[in-house]
Amino acid sequence: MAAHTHTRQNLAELTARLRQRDRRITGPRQLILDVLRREEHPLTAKEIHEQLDCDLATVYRSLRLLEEMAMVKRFDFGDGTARFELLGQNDDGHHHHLVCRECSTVVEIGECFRGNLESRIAQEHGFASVSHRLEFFGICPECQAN
Amino acid sequence: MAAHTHTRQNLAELTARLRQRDRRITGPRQLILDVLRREEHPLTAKEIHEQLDCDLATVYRSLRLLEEMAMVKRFDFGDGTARFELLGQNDDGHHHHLVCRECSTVVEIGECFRGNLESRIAQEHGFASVSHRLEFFGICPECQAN
DNA sequence: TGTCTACCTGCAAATGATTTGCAATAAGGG
DNA sequence: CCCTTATTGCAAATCATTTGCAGGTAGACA
Ligand SMILES: [Mn+2]
Ligand SMILES: [Mn+2]
Ligand SMILES: [Zn+2]
Ligand SMILES: [Zn+2]
Repeated sequence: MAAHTHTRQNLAELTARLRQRDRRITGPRQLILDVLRREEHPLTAKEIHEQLDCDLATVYRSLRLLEEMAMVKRFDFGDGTARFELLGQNDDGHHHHLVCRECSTVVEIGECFRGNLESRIAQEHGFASVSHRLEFFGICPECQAN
Repeated sequence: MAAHTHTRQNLAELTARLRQRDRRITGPRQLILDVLRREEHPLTAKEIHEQLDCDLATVYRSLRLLEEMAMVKRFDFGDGTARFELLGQNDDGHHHHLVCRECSTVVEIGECFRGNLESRIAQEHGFASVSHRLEFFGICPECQAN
């Protein structure tokens, strides 16, 4: 699927979801999705902002909105800075990362033990709608060499 | 084991570890350990500070030092505020939590699938010393009722 | 196309957690 | 008890993120 197809898809979805909430299709919102579409790893608001030409506050506001609309997913690597990834349609984006403690290289980890563990924990403690947040940290091959 | 025994143990360990680094045994440092010893769930720097009578900056500096000396462990519930738990000797404190998304009730989760998953991830991606951070979120029984 | 209005944006100031510079103070070895 | 060096209190600085406000714009409708 070509890039422009992705773009069209993003735009169509964005349009649809924004309409449902009486929100508007603005330049910044489209551009943020475009920036995220090009990346394979999560980006910080600042990194996104550097590739755009609008106010940082707008980036934060847009990301929050896009997150509420389930078009981007927020990740937390524990360094006090949120990171965002684009979500495909019908994808809740749940997955994990392996982050190098030295150079911050990110590896995407697809697999997840999810279902069973979550439901077991829910049952054992009487909690409902249990979710989890899991990230791995280590030293990447390159940093081991140096 | 009575409370004063715990206290004595903490103090002995604190003394030993501080000496090795040419650091001093001060009131705030002892008191922070005392506060943490009374709690079963992690506390924020602010919560600790409220139970003491020293500057907040001192609490932050002390917690950082105690963390470096492996006497307390830092946890991240993803709300932008670090939390700390006391570590026993020869305990790396690795465990997880189940946090209510509504009232923030914390349940300690002892079990961990650790070893196998971490080493498998390490091997598959060539990373070394892989660790992980995992927290669960859900709605506690009480909040489900309300 | 022009109008209208709710939604958006830029900008600057506010927040909240955590850190840091600095001068005053205290720990503890000798 | 003294001296050196670590530690503390206080205020100011950082950093990521949010918010108030006044001017700008998307888009429904005439
Ligand atoms: Mn990812
Ligand atoms: Mn715990
Ligand atoms: Zn690396
Ligand atoms: Zn609850």
